[in-house]
Amino acid sequence: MFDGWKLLDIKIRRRKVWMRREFRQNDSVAPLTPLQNPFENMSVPSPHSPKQNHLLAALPDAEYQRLAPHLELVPMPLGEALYESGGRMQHVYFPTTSIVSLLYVMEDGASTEIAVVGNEGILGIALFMGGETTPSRGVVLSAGYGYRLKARLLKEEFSRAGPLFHLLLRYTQALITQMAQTAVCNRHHSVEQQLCRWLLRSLDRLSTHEMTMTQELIATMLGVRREGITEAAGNLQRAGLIRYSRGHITVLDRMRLENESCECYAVVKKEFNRLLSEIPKGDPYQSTAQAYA
Amino acid sequence: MFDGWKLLDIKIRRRKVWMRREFRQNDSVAPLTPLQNPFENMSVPSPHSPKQNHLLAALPDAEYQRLAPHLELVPMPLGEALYESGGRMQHVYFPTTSIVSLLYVMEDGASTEIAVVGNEGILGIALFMGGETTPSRGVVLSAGYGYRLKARLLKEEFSRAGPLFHLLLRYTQALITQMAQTAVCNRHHSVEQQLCRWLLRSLDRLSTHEMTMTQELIATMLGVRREGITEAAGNLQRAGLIRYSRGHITVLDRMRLENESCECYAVVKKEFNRLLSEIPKGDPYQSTAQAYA
DNA sequence: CAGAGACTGTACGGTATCACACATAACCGC
DNA sequence: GCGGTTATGTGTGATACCGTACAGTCTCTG
Repeated sequence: MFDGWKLLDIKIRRRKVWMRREFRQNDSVAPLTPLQNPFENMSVPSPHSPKQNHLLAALPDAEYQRLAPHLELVPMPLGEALYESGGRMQHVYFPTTSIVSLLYVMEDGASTEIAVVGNEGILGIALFMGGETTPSRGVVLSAGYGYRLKARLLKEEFSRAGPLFHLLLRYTQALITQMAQTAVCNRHHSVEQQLCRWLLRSLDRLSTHEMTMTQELIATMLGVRREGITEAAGNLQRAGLIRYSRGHITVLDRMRLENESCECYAVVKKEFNRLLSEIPKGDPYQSTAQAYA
Repeated sequence: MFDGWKLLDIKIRRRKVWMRREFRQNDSVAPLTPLQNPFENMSVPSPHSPKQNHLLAALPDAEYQRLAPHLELVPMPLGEALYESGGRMQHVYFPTTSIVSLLYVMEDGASTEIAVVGNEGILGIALFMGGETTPSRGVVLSAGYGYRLKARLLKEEFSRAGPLFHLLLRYTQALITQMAQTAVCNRHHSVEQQLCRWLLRSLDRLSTHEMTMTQELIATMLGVRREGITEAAGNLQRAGLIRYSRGHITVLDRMRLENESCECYAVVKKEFNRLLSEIPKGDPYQSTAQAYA
């Protein structure tokens, strides 16, 4: 009955194994990712900083200093469930190099990703919205790191109605937009268009043109069959937009990918920019001005 | 190009005419709606009260008295757009006897309803979330009344971080759940299941078993073809769950309708109850405890 | 290097929904 | 009652996606 859960769990176990191998590879070969290495890299002296998260980076010094001592760096391995549907959360998470997916899982096991959180956001909205829990599931989609903060401390800071308060509310509104657009996209657009949107959305949160995702994982996220992704990805590869092999996807031509994608990507991006434009350190969406031409 | 908009506008014009006729009918014949008559009825001395809205009713006396003088009763005719995508809002609305639909309209005119607001909620979340506008459109789906409040006054009261503040945040979270479930439902469930869900959701906000909706309107809301609704509604009618004719839909067997519906309805209902249970005056979802058996 | 596991490609029939066209039927205004 | 408008029913072919099955291929493990 709960095939989807089981499927996801299996997939996650698989992927965990796979990632360990990847890790070793990266030790011997020069890393392909030019800007940041999401894995611990001893040759670089502690590349981690809470300011890699755009929300934290946007805080004025006073607030940042107040929170900084309590921010705890945590690795986020692929497939880890940061919270379960209905579960009580102990922390909120500020991803830096990881990507987290908000999943809804149905009774029959079918699942759909309704939003994605990367270094532009925060995980655990329900804590400060007052509901404490949500019926969704937060799963790490791309391994990396993040900072976590005890629920009590976040609520304390939130109730000061200061900069963090306003930032979080605006971020929540941006998240609402993302979810609404997902709903529309699910109704009206083809699998191929959605794949483009999904790739772009992930790309924006990665500061690299490569990612490690199997077609099966993507299919679970989009709520479609794996074969559908195979076909769509095959088309994109034949057209020279992407290259992929066994869990590695490289985006070759981002601009054409944006053209192939449905408008949903641009709409959400625009809204994120509008709502969170006061964030100083690095616009989460930097390289695609032409999408609004 | 903008077929959908045009279509909707046409539909709205049609419906407005239609409603005028309905109005006259109701004057001569005894109204069929047992609990409330959504149209102005002179034989009942002013049946309107802000407390018909559950959010307002849930406010402690002090807050309610502070807001009450500024609440302005407004009629909400079918099809009226309370706000447009990207437009700046001057007021927030607390529906009492009306139902408002949050619509996303795509570039090509295709549209989808992402959430519904009735007497349990508020329209204009973006105002207190800090974004001021949203890319969605708020359209009156079922004529009736509501109270509106100047944007400035709402923000003032919100910034007091009192009961209204907490109520609004929780309501927002409930709305998020509704939207997320819509996204999932769009992906995984049949038109017939979604029609059931949609009918139930509307029913909960109407305090009657009758509503006035054409199949074409429903189709626009669900983002499917009108013929799809015709077929699904035909099935439900043959099975004896509903009866409909030319814009009138009567639910005959609510329990079976809930059985035919997908789980999405129950999930959202449960979450609304959980998040807004402190609301005293009448649970918006009262008659369906068996859904959780 | 053999085997197993993991990932991807392909194919085929089934089904739901779409797009379009048009017929029927209820209702209203006159 | 008549004619136009509005709402609904039906039919036909196209298409996208699903469900299932299975083959191929890459990669790690032993």
